[in-house]
Amino acid sequence: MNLTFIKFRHGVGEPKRHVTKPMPESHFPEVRGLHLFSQMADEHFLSLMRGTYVQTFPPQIELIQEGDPSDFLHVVLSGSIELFSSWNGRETTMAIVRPVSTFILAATIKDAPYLMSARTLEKSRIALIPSQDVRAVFDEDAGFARAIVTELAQCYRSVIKSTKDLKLRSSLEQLANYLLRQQARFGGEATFILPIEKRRLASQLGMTPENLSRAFKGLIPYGVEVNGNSITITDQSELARFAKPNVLIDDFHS
Amino acid sequence: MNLTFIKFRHGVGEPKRHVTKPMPESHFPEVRGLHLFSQMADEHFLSLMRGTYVQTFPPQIELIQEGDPSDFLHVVLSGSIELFSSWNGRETTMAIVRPVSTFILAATIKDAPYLMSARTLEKSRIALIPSQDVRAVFDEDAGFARAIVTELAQCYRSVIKSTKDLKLRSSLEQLANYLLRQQARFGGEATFILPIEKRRLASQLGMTPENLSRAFKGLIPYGVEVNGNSITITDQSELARFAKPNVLIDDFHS
DNA sequence: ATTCAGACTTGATCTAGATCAGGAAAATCA
DNA sequence: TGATTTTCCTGATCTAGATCAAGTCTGAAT
Repeated sequence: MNLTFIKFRHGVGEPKRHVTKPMPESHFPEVRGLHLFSQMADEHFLSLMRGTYVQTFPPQIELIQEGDPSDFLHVVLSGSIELFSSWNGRETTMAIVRPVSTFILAATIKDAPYLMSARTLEKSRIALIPSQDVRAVFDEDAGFARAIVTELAQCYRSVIKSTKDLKLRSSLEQLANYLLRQQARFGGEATFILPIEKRRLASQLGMTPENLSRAFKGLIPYGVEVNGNSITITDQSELARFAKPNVLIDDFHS
Repeated sequence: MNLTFIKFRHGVGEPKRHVTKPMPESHFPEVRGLHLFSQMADEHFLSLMRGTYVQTFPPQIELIQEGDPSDFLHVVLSGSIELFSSWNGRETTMAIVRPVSTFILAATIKDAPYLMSARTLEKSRIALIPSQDVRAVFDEDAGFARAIVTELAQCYRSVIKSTKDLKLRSSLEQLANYLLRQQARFGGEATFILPIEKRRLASQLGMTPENLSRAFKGLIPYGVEVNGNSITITDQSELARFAKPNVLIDDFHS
């Protein structure tokens, strides 16, 4: 496993809270459309939104530090967020969160400290819903409760899948499957753009940037062409034959 | 990562279902005492129990195969269960489940296929609650809903912790922390018994049995004595100084 | 444009941990 | 009780991937 030492930290120094603005009604439909909020009663939704704030953050801002109390449920409205963890001077990327979805739901539910830190990767708009409101409405609204539990089960299954990926596959196999997943996500076109920097992808796959670079070269025989952050898969079936994708690991929707 | 090929399989061949017996009322208090069932209305509990079966299984029986539809929520009443996953001829231990707790809750909730297989490690008594009953009662009983979501959040956080363990620590560090956790679990005595076979521990920690053996030797300088499955920690503080245990990884209760 | 910092690559090494090959000890079974 | 199986240990290799040390390239700032 890659035990990279942290060589630099981004956007740190000032843990000063950005001034947040109450959520404007214009954003309501966007949040309401989230699976998590679509099945609840209007009055409960509005009561949740009353306490909710929305803020746009610049890139590389640390929104959450692991160990902090979980005061807010976060919803990514735009941009992208990296969840990461540190121990003993090492750091690893745990996941990348994209719109529109929540993060650190489990900590909110349990009223327990965050297990992961979060930073913006790009300019991102985040809705912050007070955790205690979430817990209160959970007890009142069965539709919301159902949605929460489904979302949480989904999150759980995603982590299990990535653990399987990590423990059962070599880094070359992990990368191959990652590329197939991304390709599917972008409509199955032969060419697509990597949605994150390679060094973060490396951390996510549990390897060093150097080795990711070599892994890309290792996939050339299977029809993978790399040009900066543009990937072309010239021989889908050949790559799939090598990668052996599996619904119980790679299907991130069930 | 350890990509062990499966050399043999236990208790397989016959996927014949063991005949299950309806749950006797004498077991009700035991299940009722579970955090998951303690807060629900009596009538809902009884209605759940009506459809519940209890069965004692011999060791090395495969209860669940990954990919199967999730028909039952399982509760371990006694014994112990190994959750494991396979891909491309490799196998890895994902977790060990001990009484009294549930497993594959997420699959039950989502009505999705199991992501992990399960086998008994020893003679084990299991309660099987029909998944659709669980989902039905969830919608009726707020106390049960609350308990489910808490349990699920707990499971999620446990997997996150073990992922951090896996990605951020060397195998020696993982083993050291594992030993400290076990010691705490058994009341903090200097000497305790490993609750599972070493080869399974190896798989859980993502390494080969050979390397686990060497890892134990590597911990001798930090005051770890091994005698079969009996472990003695002669210098707790020295071991802890090396292991650097962390509440955000090693505290399995929050 | 020029400079500069950070991202990425490439090659040369190093190392943690896997694999292979025995053998000892323990558990299971006849 | 001895025979057989399985776990566990130990040493000798091997290898995937980390680390180290230059590079090049890119994109933003002056």
